[in-house]
Amino acid sequence: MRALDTTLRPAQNGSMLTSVNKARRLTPLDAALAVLRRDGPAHLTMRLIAAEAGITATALYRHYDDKEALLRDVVRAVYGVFKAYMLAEPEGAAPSAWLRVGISRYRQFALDHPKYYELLFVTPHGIGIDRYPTDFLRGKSPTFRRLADAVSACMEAGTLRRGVPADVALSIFAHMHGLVMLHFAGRFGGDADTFRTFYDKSVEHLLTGLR
Amino acid sequence: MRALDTTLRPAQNGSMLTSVNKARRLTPLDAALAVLRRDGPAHLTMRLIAAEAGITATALYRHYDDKEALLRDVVRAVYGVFKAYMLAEPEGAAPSAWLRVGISRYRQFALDHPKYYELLFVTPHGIGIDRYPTDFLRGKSPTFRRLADAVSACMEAGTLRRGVPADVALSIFAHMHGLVMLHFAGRFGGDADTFRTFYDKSVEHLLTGLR
DNA sequence: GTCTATAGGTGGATAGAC
DNA sequence: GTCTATCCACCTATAGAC
Repeated sequence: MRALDTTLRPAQNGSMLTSVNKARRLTPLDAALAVLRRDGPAHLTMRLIAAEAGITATALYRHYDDKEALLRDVVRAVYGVFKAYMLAEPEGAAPSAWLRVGISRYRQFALDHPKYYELLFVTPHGIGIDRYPTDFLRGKSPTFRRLADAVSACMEAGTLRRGVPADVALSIFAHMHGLVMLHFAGRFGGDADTFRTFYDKSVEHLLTGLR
Repeated sequence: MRALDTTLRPAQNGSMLTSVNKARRLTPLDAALAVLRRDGPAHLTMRLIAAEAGITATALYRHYDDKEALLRDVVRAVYGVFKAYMLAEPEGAAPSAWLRVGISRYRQFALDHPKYYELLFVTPHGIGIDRYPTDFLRGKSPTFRRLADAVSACMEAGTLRRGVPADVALSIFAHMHGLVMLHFAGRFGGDADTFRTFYDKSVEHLLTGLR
């Protein structure tokens, strides 16, 4: 089926968003992503998605067996965006610097795509088959592994005290997630700059304790 | 150290649970709390609450103008339980030890009352008038103030580096919250002991960085 | 593939009898 | 205060025409 978010990627097998200005209809997946970005996970209904795609809700069932199938695709696409943030190679940075790159990219993903973040890490979308965020938390996802690898590299380089990389990565993840939740709750007045500053300082405190 | 909700508190203005065995009906508030504990915030519906109270949904409207009014009472009661955890005086501990007491009590509240925690800190119950958790996060609630005071005392005592107490308290709160979310997401296999151990160790790392 | 019509579920709320 | 009956809104999903 259709993988990664079509909005951030070069054209591939007929995505409607990359075609010319003909005001063509969005695919159900692209429509769902648009609804998600605008209204959040709670409003991800067949009716709204269909309206966004310019068709009726029933027509969606020609493309997907049921809502869960569509949601599975949505989660897959959103996770693809998250991966693009977390797995991109840092430009020539030393391995031990990857950790900080990962930490700030995590923050940036939350700022750039708050509703995507909500879907992945807040909303309990009981999608059985999808592996996010469960496997991310269990340390089996490539994104979490990358974070743990960065922690490991820091331990090798001596910039982090030796310990269990996965545990330390989990500690860092909990801290980042908690900070993002605070931001979403409006603690920083919804101001991205204030959040950014506090986030960086707060994480720095944790890293100091891990040194 | 189990503390109070209306089910454990001494009788007050007619709570039904504290009366004798007559199998009397629960008040709407007690019924709502029971539903919340058993089914979680998402299932807090007028119908379910009414059923729990042994009446029909329409009868609830003799007690409350609408659902929001009832929810307001529920949030108030739940916050009361949270306060009982966070504000209880530690038994003769030095002021600088209050911080650790507060930190472990926060963890204990999450473990003892997961659905209450969800209602207070996860669910976006758009209750306009209630002051939780918004004001808690803004540093205007007595519970947050207690945490910030403990941080302040630690700075005085030299066990924490000097800084803005509210900011440091917020940092600690973010970390605690992130860890609780991890636990709720099943990261520790739902095992309370594993969670407790990881929580304490993780917070300790942060505190080390704040020293 | 898309439509209209419709079924069946779950919510929150009101009217009027008792 | 509590009931029955009912309305309205919104949701997922199906049947059958085009």
